[in-house]
Amino acid sequence: MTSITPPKPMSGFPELLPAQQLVFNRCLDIVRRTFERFGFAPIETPAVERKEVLTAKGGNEKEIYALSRLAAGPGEDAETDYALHFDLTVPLARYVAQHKDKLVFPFRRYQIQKVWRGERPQAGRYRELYQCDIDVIGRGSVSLLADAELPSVIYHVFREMNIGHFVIRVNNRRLLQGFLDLAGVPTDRVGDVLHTVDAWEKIGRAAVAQALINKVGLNETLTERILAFLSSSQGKPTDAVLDDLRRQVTTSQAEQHDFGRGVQELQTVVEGMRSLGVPEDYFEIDLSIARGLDYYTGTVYETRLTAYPDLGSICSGGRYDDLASFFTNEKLPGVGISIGLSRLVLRLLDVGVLQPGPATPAVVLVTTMDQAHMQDYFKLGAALREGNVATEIFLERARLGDQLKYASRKGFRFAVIAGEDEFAADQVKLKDLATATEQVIPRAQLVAHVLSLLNS
RNA sequence: GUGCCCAUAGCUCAAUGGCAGAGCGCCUGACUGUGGCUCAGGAGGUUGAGGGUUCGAGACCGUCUGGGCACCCCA
Repeated sequence: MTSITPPKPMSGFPELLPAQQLVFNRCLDIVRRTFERFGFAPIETPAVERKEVLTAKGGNEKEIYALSRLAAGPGEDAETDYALHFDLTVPLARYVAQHKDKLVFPFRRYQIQKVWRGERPQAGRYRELYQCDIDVIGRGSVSLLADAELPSVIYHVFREMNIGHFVIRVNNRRLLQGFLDLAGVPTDRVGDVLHTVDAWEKIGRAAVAQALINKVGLNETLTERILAFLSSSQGKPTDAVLDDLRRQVTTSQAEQHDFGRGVQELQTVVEGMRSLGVPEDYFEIDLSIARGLDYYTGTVYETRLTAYPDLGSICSGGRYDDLASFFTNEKLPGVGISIGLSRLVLRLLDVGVLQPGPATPAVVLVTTMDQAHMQDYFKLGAALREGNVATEIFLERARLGDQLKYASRKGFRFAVIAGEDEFAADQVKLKDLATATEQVIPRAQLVAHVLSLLNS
């Protein structure tokens, strides 16, 4: 007697039924096609890296799954040096540092892979998830125009995915740092301020003020000035925000200061996004976007679905001065952005914005009601597949009624029906399962007929 | 890792401390050349696990495991 192990779901490790998986894969296809349309080249790195690589850039060790064998022989160690990657940026840094003499720069790569995070799951938080990254990496420098191009890629991805209205929010960390410096925040406090401010959306203005005064140690006047500045972009048209910023630059005579440079950068990015076709109502400047990660140095992005703000940022990224300082002395600046596809698609399936369709990629089921004609059914199926029509041939012995039931449950669009009578007349029946209408067509014209129906 | 809540059929949930149930889903038949609808029947449970209290526990108590939410962090 073998005892069975009851299957049970593993929290944080999502899996889908075929109908949902087909939707998910379609989204993956859109991402991949769009990335390639913008000239990004694919790479794939191993699911694991050496532990020292993953922890190099301050990866949170508590959230990293390590690899070990279940058992070790005498004198062996079950532990390995490897751990699962928790994002794609660290592997990219290692990859670029390792292959920099064979890569052509600026290096434009995309990478769509699963990553693993050893955290306690909650709504929209997974332990195994897909990330879709694009980055442009330079040797020494990368044009600021790349900062404008990335959000335009994202815009096209989400538009084609048909997930409703979204807003790509743009800001610039150099601008923020410059402002804080001019406002009198001590240099060693700037990071703390940005980190605190990043929680704005979550904890609200009052709580941010509280934290700035009590935890960071700023006085009330300064805190008020900072909060007023950060919220000054709220609800304002992009050009009005830029006008305001420019005015502050000239009055503070800060052209050469980080603040002035940041404003200039932000303006260049906004102009680039417009020229690349991102409509005005799909992006905005939000001065309160700071991003928690400290390696961002310039442009930063976050993206939200208008109808589902609680989903959080579904796509974010920014510019960094030096991607791979831990792995090479060569300076490799870049800009990158990442889509959290699992969070996005799974949630949209849940709320019905994305609707599961058929549970099969095939559109035609060739039914097989007469076993004596099995070879004919195979030939019909083969012809359809030859015509690039995804086709399944029913292989089991079953009543026609059961075969049609199978077809409608799986969501085929058409069923081919043929028996003694049809074959004798060199014909087949094509049944549209949604409308329950049947057409008798000459056997030789089946493929052309199906194709014309699919294209109409 | 910390705190709060939860655990009954595949799913959603009932059952004063006293016979474990419903809806949906699934399977079979009505139906050997026509699916969805309908009707009839059926399968499916060690009530998460193992202890304790009790004449008696799905329910009460503590332990473990798993899950949800919040913190942390982030997609």
